[in-house]
Amino acid sequence: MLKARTQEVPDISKDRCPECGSDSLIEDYELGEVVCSNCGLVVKVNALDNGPEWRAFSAEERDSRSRVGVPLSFSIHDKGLSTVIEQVNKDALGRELPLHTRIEMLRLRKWQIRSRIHSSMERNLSQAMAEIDRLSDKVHVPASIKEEAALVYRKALERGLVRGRSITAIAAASLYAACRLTETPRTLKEIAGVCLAKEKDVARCYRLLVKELELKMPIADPVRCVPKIASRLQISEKIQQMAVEILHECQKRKIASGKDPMGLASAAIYIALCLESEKRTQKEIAKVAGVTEVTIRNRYNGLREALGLEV
DNA sequence: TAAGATAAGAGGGACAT
DNA sequence: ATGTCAGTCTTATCTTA
Repeated sequence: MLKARTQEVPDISKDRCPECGSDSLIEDYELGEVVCSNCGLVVKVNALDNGPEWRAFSAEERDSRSRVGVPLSFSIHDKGLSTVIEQVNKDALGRELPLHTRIEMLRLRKWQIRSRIHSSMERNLSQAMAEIDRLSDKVHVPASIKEEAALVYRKALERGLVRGRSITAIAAASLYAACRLTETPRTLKEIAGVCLAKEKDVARCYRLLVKELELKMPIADPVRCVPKIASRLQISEKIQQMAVEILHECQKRKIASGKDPMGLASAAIYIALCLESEKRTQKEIAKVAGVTEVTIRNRYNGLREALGLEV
């Protein structure tokens, strides 16, 4: 009946990245992950829950009756062909039904309608959860964030925000929201890039979620983007540290607001590289950071001016 | 070839009507 | 609700060193 989807647990016994084979695995200080510094793959997550998917979303539902619903068989056994209990108070021969039977029928009818609503929500959810699963896998986020995304999606569904919008787009938006909530550096572009919905739509849905669910997002911190870019370019710890300092300085001077954190981080890294005479092109950085060279240049000039650097 | 400059266009937030 | 405005980012093209 319940076929538990088992999560793929990468083999890390050899302490090598299963994706690129690199042995440069590093522990992420805050997220409790082991990340490959070469390709950025999250190799290991200290998650409590590696069990079947349907368990992963139970926390929020602990005290809700709806969690006792049967996930799949419920929506499969009846493909819209089920008997409908009509509101006719006569039996098959046209005789009046006794009162207690009528009340009984009313009750059954009520529950039939309820179960139908329930099952359509379940159908929607199981599709969405599968999508969130898939996306999480593609962008390498830990199970804890996947759960967070599932939670956001559930809220959205309960608030009727999914109606009229694509499940994929809302699922992707939920995942992005979960990343933002947990300050996990994943760009909207990355997430939209692995789903079928257009980036624009995902962005729209994301804003909708933030607004309607009153999510309180921590402000995106460019500092968190530094290791991400740096690891893709194999940039030394020292340069990263310099870039972080540059960013702290620019945050102090309030020139960071409203700017794309990836752009800021890229520019800071570029400046740090220049200061150390380690030549990397703007193009290279732009490519791995997912921004354009022009943006890097603009931030670069802004930072240079604000910090009074002559590079 | 890398970097800088410039222009046009998209999309969204703030604010007024 | 709709329109306008300033600001950001992107794409594209040309110039400079």
